[in-house]
Amino acid sequence: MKAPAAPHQPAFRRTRPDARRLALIEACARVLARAGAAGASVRAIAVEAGVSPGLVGHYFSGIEALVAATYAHVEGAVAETLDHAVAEAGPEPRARLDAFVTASFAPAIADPQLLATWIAFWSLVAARPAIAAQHDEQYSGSRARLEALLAACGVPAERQRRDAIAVSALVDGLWLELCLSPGCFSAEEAGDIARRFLDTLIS
Amino acid sequence: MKAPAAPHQPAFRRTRPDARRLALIEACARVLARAGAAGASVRAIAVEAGVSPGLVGHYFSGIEALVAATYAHVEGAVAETLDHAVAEAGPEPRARLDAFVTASFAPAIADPQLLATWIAFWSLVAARPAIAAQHDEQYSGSRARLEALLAACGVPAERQRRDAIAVSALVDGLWLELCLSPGCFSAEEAGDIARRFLDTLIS
DNA sequence: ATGCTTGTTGGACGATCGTACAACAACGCG
DNA sequence: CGCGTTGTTGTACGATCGTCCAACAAGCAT
Repeated sequence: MKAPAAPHQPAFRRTRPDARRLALIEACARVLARAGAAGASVRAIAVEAGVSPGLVGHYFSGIEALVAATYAHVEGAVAETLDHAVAEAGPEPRARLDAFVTASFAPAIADPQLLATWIAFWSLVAARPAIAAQHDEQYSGSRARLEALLAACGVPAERQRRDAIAVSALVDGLWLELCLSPGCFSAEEAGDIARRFLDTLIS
Repeated sequence: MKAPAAPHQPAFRRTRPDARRLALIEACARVLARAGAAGASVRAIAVEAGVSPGLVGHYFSGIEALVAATYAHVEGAVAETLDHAVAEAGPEPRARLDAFVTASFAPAIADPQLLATWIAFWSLVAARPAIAAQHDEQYSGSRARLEALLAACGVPAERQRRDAIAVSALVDGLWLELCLSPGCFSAEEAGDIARRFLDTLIS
């Protein structure tokens, strides 16, 4: 008794290359969040994405390139979230700056699972010059946005660079500690600390 | 023709357990500095320490326990270096605080190779509750030292906790970025930023 | 000197890793 | 409808991983 003339359900579907690439990146981010850098293997990511292990090598030269692409994607999503928070804050420059730091500690950003992507990426910076260059590029982009927010608040040009480095470092340090031990201090405290620091820069 | 009665050079030497344990920890730190978290395997560490691979399992329950012990040891050495710098600064409270942040960016501390130990440890925090607890303990110890330095500068008691969190975050953020991309800004700039922040806290 | 304790060795073991590759099939095009 | 392109599969491969353990030997006690 053969199966009736089923419409030959395809064993897999072809996808537009950029969509498949994005699916692999998102699967990588989920695996990193769940299992950490040590658990982010080609096979685990392929299972998460629902594809065969061999497909990873078809889109990325190796697991490191996939991690780098995942970092770039997640960092872009974070930047977009922050930009959105800034835009919602209205036109007042100081309110926009406050919105930036406040959003930096919101649950969606200060997320221990998100930190796993950063750690996996950082672990490659020292050994891979190309990844170090990518980090420099993304860091300078993030700092440039911060400089613009500071400039709008009247920070003189000759201090913008240094103040942006300072704010970035303070926010990143608070963010890191908030991810590593969420019970030590609250997101509200972190926001208060950062906003008070902005007071001293702008005053 | 047998070999002459050589004094039977021992194939290995027994060592006091704590000394051997320390040797393994220091070997782990060197491997982490050279090869990163991904290259810190039991075998690589054993070769670095000049012992057999099996000995690692004899002193540590696993590679994660060795990494945790290595972090504790390196963190202790860093704290000792900073304490030494503070002690050399003399009795003046503000000078001691300045010495603390300045030493935090000295080449021996803001070292990309040192960051590898931190990253390897951080990558375990999310998944291992015991390691998260160790991180909380070492962080609160570091913050307590900072609170004492701030208190000596006249920071009122009700602000000591928050200001210590702030200084710690700023210094850590600068330190992290200094390690990740040493060419972006200098240790002197980082020290200037941190000391200027202290001005606003103490004033 | 002799025996005992135990630090130490070195390899075996199964699991898992990243990568490569030949075969297959889904889909666009003629 | 048939053909060619190529996204996709599944597996094989060698390397390396962490762990385990029986045997060995260094050093201490007697």
